[in-house]
Amino acid sequence: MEIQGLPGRLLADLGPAIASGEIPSGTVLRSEELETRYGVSRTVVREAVRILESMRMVASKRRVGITVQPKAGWDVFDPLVIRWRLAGADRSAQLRSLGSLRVAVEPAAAALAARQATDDQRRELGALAVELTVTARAADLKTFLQHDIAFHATILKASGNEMFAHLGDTVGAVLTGRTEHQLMPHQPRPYAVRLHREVADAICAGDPELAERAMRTIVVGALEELDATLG
Amino acid sequence: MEIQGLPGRLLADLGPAIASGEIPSGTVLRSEELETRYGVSRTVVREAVRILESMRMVASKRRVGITVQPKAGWDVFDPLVIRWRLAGADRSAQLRSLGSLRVAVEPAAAALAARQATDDQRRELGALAVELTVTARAADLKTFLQHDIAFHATILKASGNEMFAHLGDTVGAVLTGRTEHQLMPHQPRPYAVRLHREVADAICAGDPELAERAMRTIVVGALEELDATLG
DNA sequence: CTCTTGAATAAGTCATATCTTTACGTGAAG
DNA sequence: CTTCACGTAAAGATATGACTTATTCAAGAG
Repeated sequence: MEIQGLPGRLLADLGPAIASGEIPSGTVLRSEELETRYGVSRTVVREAVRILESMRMVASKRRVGITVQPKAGWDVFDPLVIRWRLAGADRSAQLRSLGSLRVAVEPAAAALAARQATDDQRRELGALAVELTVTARAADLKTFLQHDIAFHATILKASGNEMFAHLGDTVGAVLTGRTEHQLMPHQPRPYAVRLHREVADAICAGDPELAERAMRTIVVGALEELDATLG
Repeated sequence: MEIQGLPGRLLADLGPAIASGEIPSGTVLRSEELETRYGVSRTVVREAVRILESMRMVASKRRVGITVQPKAGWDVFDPLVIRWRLAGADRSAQLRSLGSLRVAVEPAAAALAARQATDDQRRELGALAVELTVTARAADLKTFLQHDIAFHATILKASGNEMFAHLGDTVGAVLTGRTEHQLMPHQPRPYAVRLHREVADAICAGDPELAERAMRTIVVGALEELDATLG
């Protein structure tokens, strides 16, 4: 999953620093500076910078240096960028953006899933809904989170749309972040759990409208709760 | 916009070849082979490969080589990947995915825009809607396309969500591709044009529900037309 | 047949040299 | 004093050879 080797270590340091605004837009770095700072060779610095450049987080120009670009230009869909932003000072803005994205995408995915999920996927969703109910009652937040992530990821995958499917990890990161940062009640709300059941049932029964409506209620609720918590 | 220099040339060759399946998943390339094939140095090959690796299109392992990864793992939201897929054999699958994504995102964006677009953005949308009406009547497809792209991009930007905003270019690429490949009627359908007007009016008037509904009609129509054309 | 070991291999890293582009200062012309 | 052309130096871009490290694969020991 991670980029490896020495360039990976550079990235793991520079990426979050830029994403969090610690290194502000407009800052100019020089390759040589990075070489000495991290004690690595040109090769390594260049490869790391190239990757940041491909994410549009920096721009490298001759006779100028490596300039940190304004956030507006970043590849905000890049999984690494999302993770870095979630980890740092920009977390709440990122959570809001992702919240809206979920509101847009997940209901559509649920509707598609109700139409064309495989039998295995429907079974899986049913089982996950049961697990959610049980672990919610037991207030087992950790297991609940894992099944919640699997639930949403399965629906996104079952939508048959590769782009939706790829948002599974991102949604997982959102849910994880929400639990880790105490943005969740100590015990999942029974109403939310019931909605998950409803989505699963609708998808199993092949009812797109119902699946979409129930899923929309879930993600709108999550977004509202987020807005309430973050002010 | 483009990645430049020699690594850029390598990417411009390898990326589309992989994206189109011309170099199938599982193929193993070796750095040295690429060096000689393209007549460039290790440095250049490594940087290009690193970027492909960061898109998860290839994986580089010692003693093995550079392995082309299965499509399921690619960063399908990366603008380069999208462009490469649109350019090659995978075009229709990519158009379908993007079509569903538009159906999910654009209505939501329109609703948000109706709530929080700036006055300038509302004015801009009004002006663009007028331009669309005029150029559609004149069957000036080229100008129509430009304004259509601007129209959708403006709404996505006006939504206030950075992730939505970034889909502007992608939607532009879809619209361009559709026009270039004769997936459009010779003269834009009056009904579709009227819907654009309606969206603009709703956003100007601050009516989220209406804006969302009209926009949904537009993108659902576009998706249905696409499905009809592609079979 | 299994496990260990070692050699071959290909990527990863480093150090250095050279090339290329371009911002910026200098000075001449107007 | 202003403007413009030009030279220069700074910093990235590319090339290359030497060396390191991880991994596969196969040969040989048990």
